[in-house]
Amino acid sequence: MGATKTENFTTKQNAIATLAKALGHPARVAIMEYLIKVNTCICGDIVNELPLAQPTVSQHLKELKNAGLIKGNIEGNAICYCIDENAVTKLLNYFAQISIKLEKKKRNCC
Amino acid sequence: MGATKTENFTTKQNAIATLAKALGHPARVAIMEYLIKVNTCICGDIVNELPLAQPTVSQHLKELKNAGLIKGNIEGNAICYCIDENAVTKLLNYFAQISIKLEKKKRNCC
DNA sequence: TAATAATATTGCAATATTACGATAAACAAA
DNA sequence: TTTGTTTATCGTAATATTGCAATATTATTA
Repeated sequence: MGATKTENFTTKQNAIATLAKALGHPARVAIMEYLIKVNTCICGDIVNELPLAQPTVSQHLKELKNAGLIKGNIEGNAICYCIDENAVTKLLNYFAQISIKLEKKKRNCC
Repeated sequence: MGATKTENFTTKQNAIATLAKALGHPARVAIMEYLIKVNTCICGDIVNELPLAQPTVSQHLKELKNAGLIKGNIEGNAICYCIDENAVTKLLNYFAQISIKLEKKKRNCC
């Protein structure tokens, strides 16, 4: 035990969970927000922007990349990271869909 | 080490991370989707809808509730769970805001 | 009251995450 | 080539999560 039983859920459910999980840490939320703020990929100073050691930041970046939330390209001895708008769109659409469904129905409880 | 350094991030960043983390597991995504589908709070059969044992489901429900994504009321010997629309709205707004910011700026990289 | 039904809690094993020091790798510049 | 800069990886300790059997709790019903 201890491992998530991904095989018992739908691909879509797993996809949303993966994206959400990646954002399930304040450091990774902060990284996303910083990438939006600077609006460029030459982000060689992410480490200085976060209250974490360099290896930890590197690890968080890796997780964001694995989840598909950011894209990274090697650029000289610096790395060029930026947000993958596609992933943000997926999340936006998902919650919009939920919102619509919730609003459509008169909820008669709680 | 091993514990998230929440104190070094903003309240808002932690709030988003908490909500996202709660959805960072396919079982909890499935629970949310089931609650939307049935559109009622008399949800005494959630356990039967999931490929997990009863204690595990109960634990996931607890986490969703702690994160504020669902509300629960005791109703006889059953529990009445339903989605907290407020939380969904928070997430929707957050990603909408990001989307707007990304679109506003012509991205010149990646 | 006793039996039944539904959900919660406890306890524990397996696994995953978080964080960072040490070190490696890759490149630019001296 | 050596030095400095930047990011990645390794190794490891601390902590958290996942999952479930066993058990407890709570309320309904017989």
